Amino acid sequence: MASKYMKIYNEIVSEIQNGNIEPRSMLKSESELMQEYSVSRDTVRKALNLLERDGYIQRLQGKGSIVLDINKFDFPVSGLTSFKELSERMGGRTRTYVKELALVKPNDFLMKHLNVSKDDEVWKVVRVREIGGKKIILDKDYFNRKFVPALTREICEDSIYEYIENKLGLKIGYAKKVITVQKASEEDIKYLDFDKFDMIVVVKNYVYLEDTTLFQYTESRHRPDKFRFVDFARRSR
Amino acid sequence: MASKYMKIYNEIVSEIQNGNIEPRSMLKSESELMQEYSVSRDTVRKALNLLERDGYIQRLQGKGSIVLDINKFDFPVSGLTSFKELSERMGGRTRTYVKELALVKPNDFLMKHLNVSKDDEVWKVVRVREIGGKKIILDKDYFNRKFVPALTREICEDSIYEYIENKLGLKIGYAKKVITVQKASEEDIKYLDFDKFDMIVVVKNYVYLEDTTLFQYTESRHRPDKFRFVDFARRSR
DNA sequence: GAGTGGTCTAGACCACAGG
DNA sequence: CTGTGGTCTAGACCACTCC
Repeated sequence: MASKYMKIYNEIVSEIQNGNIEPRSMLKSESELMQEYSVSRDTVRKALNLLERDGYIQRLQGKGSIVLDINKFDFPVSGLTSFKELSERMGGRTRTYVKELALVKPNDFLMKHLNVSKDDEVWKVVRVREIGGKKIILDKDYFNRKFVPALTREICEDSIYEYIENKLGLKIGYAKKVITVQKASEEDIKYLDFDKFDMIVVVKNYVYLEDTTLFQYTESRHRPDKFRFVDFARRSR
Repeated sequence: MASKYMKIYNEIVSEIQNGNIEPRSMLKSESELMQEYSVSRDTVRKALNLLERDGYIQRLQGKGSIVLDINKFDFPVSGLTSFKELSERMGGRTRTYVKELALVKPNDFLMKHLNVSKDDEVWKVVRVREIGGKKIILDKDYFNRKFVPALTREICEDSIYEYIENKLGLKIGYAKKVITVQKASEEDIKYLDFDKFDMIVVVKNYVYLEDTTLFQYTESRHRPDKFRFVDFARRSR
C-alpha cells in the first residue's frame, strides 16, 4: 500500500499542489528521478503514468513531462472524493444535518438500485449539506446492512466514508456516477434553500467494493445554480 | 500506435462489448494471455491496467480479473467521444444543422477561454443536434485559425474531429469538461425545441493538443430533461 | 502447495526532439 | 549526436486466495 511508485506519485502530487513545482514547467526527467529516488526506471514510469492519468502532467516523447496548469480547486476531478474531503478543501464553512437515519426494508426502488433482496435490511441516511450558510445539497444514502452493521448520528455528521474505510476496513473499488437533471421534488423543496428554482441536479452514485459487490447507492441532489462538475478526459490511444 | 499491448487491449474490449466475454465472469489469467499472445507478462499487464482504468475489469489479487457488468450504452464514459461517434452508437436518428460558420475576431470571452490574442482569428461554429426528431443540443465551437486553416459546412455537418485528427493530423491530448446548469439564453430557446424548460445544462469543454496548447473551446448546451452524463471513478490507492 | 496478481529490477531497442 | 520518453523482455520476490 506504500509502494515505491506510490510514494513518488504522492510526493510529486503534493509538490504540484502546494506550488513547489511550477505549472507549465518541465518535470524532472525519468533518469533524474531514478537517481533521486534510487529506483529503477520502471518504478519511476509507474508513478509518471499515474500522474498523467490523473491530469497532473503531460508526457512528450523526446522532450519530457510538462506540469499542467490546473485549477487546484477542481482537483481531484470526478473522483470519489467525499463531501468531508471536499469541504475541507473549500476551507470549511460547511455543515451537515442528519434528517433521517433508519434501518428500512427495501422497496422496489432499492431492490433495483442496491441489488438487495426482500429479506435484507438497508440503512437509509438523509443528510442536508450547508455551504456558506445555504442548504444546497440533499444526500440520500443507502447501505446494505450486511456490510455496515451499525451506524450512528455522529458518524453520519462526520464522514461515513472514513468510518467505512478505516473502522470497518471495507475497501472501495470503484464507483459509477450518473448525472441528470429533474423536476425538484417536494422533499427537495422542504429541506433545501430553494428560492426560485424548480429543477434539481441528481447525481446517482453506485459504489462498489474491490470484490465488485455493490455496496452503496447514493443520490446527491444539488441546487442547480450551485452545481459544478469537473471532468478530465484523455484520448485513449 | 499499434503496440502489442494496445492490440491486446482493443481485442479484449471488443470481445467484452460484443458479448463474447461474459460480464461477471473471470478473464483469462495473465499467464494464459502471455501464451495466447506470445508476449511477456509486462505487456499483458499494460493491457490489463488500461482495461481496469477504463472500467472494463476489476483485478483481484490472488484470484484473477473479473469482467465488469456495465451498460454498454454508457461506454465510453466521460471520454472525449464526439457527437458523431455517439450518434453512431445510438443507432442513427440524429441530424446536425450548421447555423453559423464564420471567422471572427476574438472578444473578451474568447480571449479568456481560448487563450488567444486580439490579432488571432477564430473559427466560430454553431450547430444544432437533433436526436429522435427533437432539437436537443446546441453546440458552439471555437477553434484558433492557427491550427485549423480551413473549415467547410460539409466538414461541420460530418465530424470536425475526424477532419482534425485524420486530415490535419493534429493530435488531441486531453480535455477538461466543466458541467453547470444555467438559465436558458434566448439563443437556446430560438434554436432548440424547448417546451417548458427555462434552464439549460452547459458543458464547457477545453480541448488541448498533445503539446498542451489549448486548441478548442466548446460549449455544449443540453436540454435538461435529455441530459445524461456517466462517469466511472476509481479510488486511487 | 499451486496459482493468482503486485512490485521491482536491469537491460535492450526504438522513436522523437533539438542542437 | 545526446537526451528524452515508449515499448518489450526475462527474471525475481512478495502477498493473497483457494484447496
